[in-house]
Amino acid sequence: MSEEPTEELDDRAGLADHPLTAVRLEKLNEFRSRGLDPYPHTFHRDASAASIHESHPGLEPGAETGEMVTVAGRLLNVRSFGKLRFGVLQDHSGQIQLFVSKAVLGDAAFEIFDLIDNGDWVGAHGEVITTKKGELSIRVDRFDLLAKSLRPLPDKWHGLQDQERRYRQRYLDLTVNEEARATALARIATVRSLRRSFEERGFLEVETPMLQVKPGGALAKPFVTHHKALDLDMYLRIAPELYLKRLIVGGMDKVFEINRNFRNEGIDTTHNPEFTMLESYEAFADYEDVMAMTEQVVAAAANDVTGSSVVMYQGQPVDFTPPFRRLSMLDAVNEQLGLGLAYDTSLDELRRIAGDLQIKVESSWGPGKLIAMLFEATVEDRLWAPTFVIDYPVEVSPLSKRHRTDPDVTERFELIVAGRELANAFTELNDPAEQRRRFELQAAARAAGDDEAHPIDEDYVRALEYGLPPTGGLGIGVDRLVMILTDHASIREVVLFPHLRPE
RNA sequence: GGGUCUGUAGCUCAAUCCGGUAGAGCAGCGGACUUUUAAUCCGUUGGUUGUGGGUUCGAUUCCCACCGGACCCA
Repeated sequence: MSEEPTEELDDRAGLADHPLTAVRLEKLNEFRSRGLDPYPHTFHRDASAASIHESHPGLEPGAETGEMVTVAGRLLNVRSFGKLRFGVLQDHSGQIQLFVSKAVLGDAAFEIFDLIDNGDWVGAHGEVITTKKGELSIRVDRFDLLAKSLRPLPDKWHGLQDQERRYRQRYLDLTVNEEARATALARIATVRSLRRSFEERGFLEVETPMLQVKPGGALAKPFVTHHKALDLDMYLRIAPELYLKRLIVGGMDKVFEINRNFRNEGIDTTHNPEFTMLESYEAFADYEDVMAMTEQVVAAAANDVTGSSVVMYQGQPVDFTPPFRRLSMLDAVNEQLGLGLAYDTSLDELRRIAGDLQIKVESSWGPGKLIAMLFEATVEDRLWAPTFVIDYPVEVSPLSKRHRTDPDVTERFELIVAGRELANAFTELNDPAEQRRRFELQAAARAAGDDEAHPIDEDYVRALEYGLPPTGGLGIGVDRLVMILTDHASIREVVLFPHLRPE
């Protein structure tokens, strides 16, 4: 790519037509007319706002440290006093005041400084001092415009309030809203904590296909795309599960992956079409082992991100201190409804109870699906403290191993926190014959119109035929964990670029 | 898919209930000022009230449709 210097701005955006942007364009042109480059290629700094604050604590007013620093960031909130200027330089680490004096800079440079607007990117060099009022500052003796902001930033005091713009133009949100920066950093800290927990336990981080021919590993509608050279419909993955278990077949004892899943479903406060999942698989472990690990990993994340294992969420405490409560799905439903249901309760009875609860029952549902729906409708959103709901019906768990003593259920748990599913895990089904039967049941449901039913994956069954050792698997919804750790009710607050309708 | 709310200056918000051609603060622009911290003071510019229709002498306001957004329900 070659790029000619743009002497005349190509103003298709109409910047010259609005007074607030026109004046910035004029200053840009004034810069150029003085032979200065408003968009230089590079700038070398040797300090950050935070590093300067850290290395100069508690200085007296009027102090001169003799230390020279070079910093770079956005210039905000310039205050003008005759032959003095104060401004705030904001970089990734925080803010440091710039003290700009005509006496230090000289007339010519001081005049050029006034061509810089709030929001411009600036590099500055000078001595670390404190002002008469004691504010740690850089007494600027040299500065460079690093990039012009041709558009004015949102209000310096109120920030950017409009939610739609906060999501569509996250760069503005991050620039002016401290809260947005804190949330972004908390998300990064969460992922770092999770990654460290798994690495400490000897798990290997792997990458598996995002483009899949069989969208398996979960019950959900996929996004469809097309591979031209192969003339083949492909799907963005709804889960990495089946590939990760293939790696266990291949002898990689402990693996995990943190990355995006895609589900072609509605968008609301807890669902983004692409979301981040952590999945892990451990050979020779069962769901009890996974439960014990899960509560440790989640509690560690809470501590790493918030400094406490008790987190305030939407005004109520959530205590992540292990061990978490364990509760079977059937007991949970019976406890809530005051009934004595079982997996051999008649379909008529279960349908009647579900109907009474305004659940739209489908004729294909067996007792397991009905009880799972009763659970979702009556119990799930009431579980606030971290709770392992265990022993899910076989019918809704096509990839889970049957319970060792109760043939109606599988060795599966979901971790429910604040009424939402935070994790899903099971002792993996590793009997290829049973896996094939489960897939065939799913295929029947699919043929009956259930487009979220699991497709048959022949190669996955073939892999099981080579032998999947006993394995415990886990999926953690990273976005939802971040929501709880940052006290946000909407997933859009914890995803940097959430999906909205295009402008 | 259904319901409720919402869109006004670059930003944050008034005026809308009860129709009479939109105000403020900040930002911007001009001026004063060598120690500010949302600086202060004086002056000043800035609006197709989301879009399109309808009712009306007159619509930001009432009605309809559409385009976005928020929340609740399914």
